[in-house]
Amino acid sequence: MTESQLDERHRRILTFVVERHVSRAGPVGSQTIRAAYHLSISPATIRSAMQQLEEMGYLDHPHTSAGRVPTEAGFRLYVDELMKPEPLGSAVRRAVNEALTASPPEAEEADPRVPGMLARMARQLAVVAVSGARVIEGADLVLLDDGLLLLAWRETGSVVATSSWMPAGAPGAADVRRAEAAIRGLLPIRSAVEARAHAVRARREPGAAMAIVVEALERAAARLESEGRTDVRIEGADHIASQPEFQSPDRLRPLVSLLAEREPLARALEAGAGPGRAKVSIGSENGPGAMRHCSLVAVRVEGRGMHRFVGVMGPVRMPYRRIVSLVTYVGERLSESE
Amino acid sequence: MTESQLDERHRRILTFVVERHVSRAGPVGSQTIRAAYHLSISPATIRSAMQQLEEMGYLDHPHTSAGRVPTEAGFRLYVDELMKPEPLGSAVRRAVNEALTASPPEAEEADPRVPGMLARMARQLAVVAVSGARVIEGADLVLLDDGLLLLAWRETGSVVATSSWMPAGAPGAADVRRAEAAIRGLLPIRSAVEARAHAVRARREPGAAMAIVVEALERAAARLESEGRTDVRIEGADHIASQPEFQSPDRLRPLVSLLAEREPLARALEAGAGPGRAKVSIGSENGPGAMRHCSLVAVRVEGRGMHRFVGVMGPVRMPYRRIVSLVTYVGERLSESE
DNA sequence: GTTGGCACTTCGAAGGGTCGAGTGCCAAAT
DNA sequence: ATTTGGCACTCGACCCTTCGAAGTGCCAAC
Repeated sequence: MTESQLDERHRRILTFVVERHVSRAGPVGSQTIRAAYHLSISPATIRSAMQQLEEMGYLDHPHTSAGRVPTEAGFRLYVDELMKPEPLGSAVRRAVNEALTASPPEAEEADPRVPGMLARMARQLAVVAVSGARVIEGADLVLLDDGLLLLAWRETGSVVATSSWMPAGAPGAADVRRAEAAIRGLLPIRSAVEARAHAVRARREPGAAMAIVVEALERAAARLESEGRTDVRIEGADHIASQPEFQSPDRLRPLVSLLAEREPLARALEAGAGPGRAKVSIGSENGPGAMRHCSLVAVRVEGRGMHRFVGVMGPVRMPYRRIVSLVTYVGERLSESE
Repeated sequence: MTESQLDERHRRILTFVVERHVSRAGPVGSQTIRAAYHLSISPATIRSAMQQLEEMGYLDHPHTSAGRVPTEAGFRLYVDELMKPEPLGSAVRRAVNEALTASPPEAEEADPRVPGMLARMARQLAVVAVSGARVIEGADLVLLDDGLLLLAWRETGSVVATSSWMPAGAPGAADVRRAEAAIRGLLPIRSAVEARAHAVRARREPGAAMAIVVEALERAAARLESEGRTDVRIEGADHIASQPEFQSPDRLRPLVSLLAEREPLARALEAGAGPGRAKVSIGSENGPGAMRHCSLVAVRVEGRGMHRFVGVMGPVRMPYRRIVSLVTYVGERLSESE
């Protein structure tokens, strides 16, 4: 093949192979494609076109004489250029909106209304995560009525995180007020490193108030730097586990670890999501791990001072058209209902 | 078999079958047992003893002419009466203690130090969860410096939970103080139902303070009744997924859902754990779901006003001796380090 | 109650034959 | 120069058979 540009026939064939492969699983042969064209060209012609698509890296075949299967590059081309966005039916929109009328979540909690609904509508695994913007902009220290000290800090926007502990040596209300003032003097705190630096400096100064400041800064730092803090909810795992590509134990096993640990999935979700239209990450684009055989359709929802992530995970052979529209719509509704 | 009491030979044979089956997976035959006895009795005798154990329900065999396999009842008897506790080596104890020197977790957060260490030591899946005691005993309302209202409440012991929101109509400090006093007047609140009942009554009364009280009670109720709130951490899922009993997709698939959802596992953990020595729940004792083919060795750690749960999950064919000692020890250290 | 002996059962791996789907390629047609 | 029909070929899936290994069940003898 000399010209790298695809002509119309190639595009149509690739589109058909992808969509047929998605809906039926398994390779697609020239006969099947011919039927789709309604007798306009012959199987031999199609075969030669497919050979060219294979040379270009968009198709593959498992062995001589199975049909063709899209490669990751083929899916990528399909997603980027070939597929048309699918208009959502009013029934789907209604179902999404209804699910979102339930009471919204606490700040910094993954939205519990979304994953179940999304998993059901997408017939895929759905995942939702939040992560705060991680700049401390406000802080309050409260002495609770039994001597426990509660630190509440506000991150960008109005995400509130808290930590409480029993301070050594029963400090008085004046100490707490002094400590609070001292902490506020350090704001904003932009990173765990910064918080720890402040803590080291505060440690050198004497007094009950300063002891509180040190403890507060260290707790804030620990929370800021812990990656494992993002709240993640997963639902519909049965959908992905019952896909044909995950029938072999060797494929299914990594999935068990992936979903049990959550962190890798959450990270892929955060990496693969952008604001606005849902973004697609196909197979090995998700990295070398267990997600190599999965695709992710994800969106980031901004608002309330935090990043909220909504995604759908499935096999690489995923109905991207439908899922992209669906996830995009859910993202829109979520940021509107803000 | 007329007498239901097991004689010494039966006990020794059952013990051996269990332990051999655990270490090698797969049925145990009379030849193998004879080797373990060092030629003292003949295979034929062993066979007849095993036939009796089978009649009693402790052994099973997959088909004529495979060896014997313990039934759940067989494992139960082994765990309750046959196995001797395994003394832990000093290396193991040192490893456990070292892992626990890292900084302890926040209140109401599953201990992040434990699951990784336990999974590695047990060579099984490890799970850790917390759940507060769920009686509200104290409450504080704080107006943060940007108008956000923070509700901090204390459950039994000193678990602190918080919720924050932007109150309608910018209430003043006096309103907040009145609301706080009103809420404190209702304490202790023992359930979500109780909180909601208070909210309904408060709604009838006018005033900015009462609006705050209503919102606070409803938020507390929502948190009290949500079962999904328990923090759960799972590690070492690869261990259980690579066990021979989970090689078939039909066995592995339910495991994917179980670990992705977490709730069923958390509930089984809470149900199967007691204080002190680790308790064992074998197979279908865990209920009818996906955990039917798993065993759980779990302990509950009391202290800091919450229940902490530590457990190990594996196939029914699990080295109970070692795992029970290990989990018990981890539980002890965890409650001592309190 | 215990033992040796022996026929029997069952599983699982290995081998081999057939079938269907689909390709690759060539020479002829447009 | 592209398209087409024709045809040999390839590969996996399925089914059947065979064969050996492991281990039992039972009986008669000790």
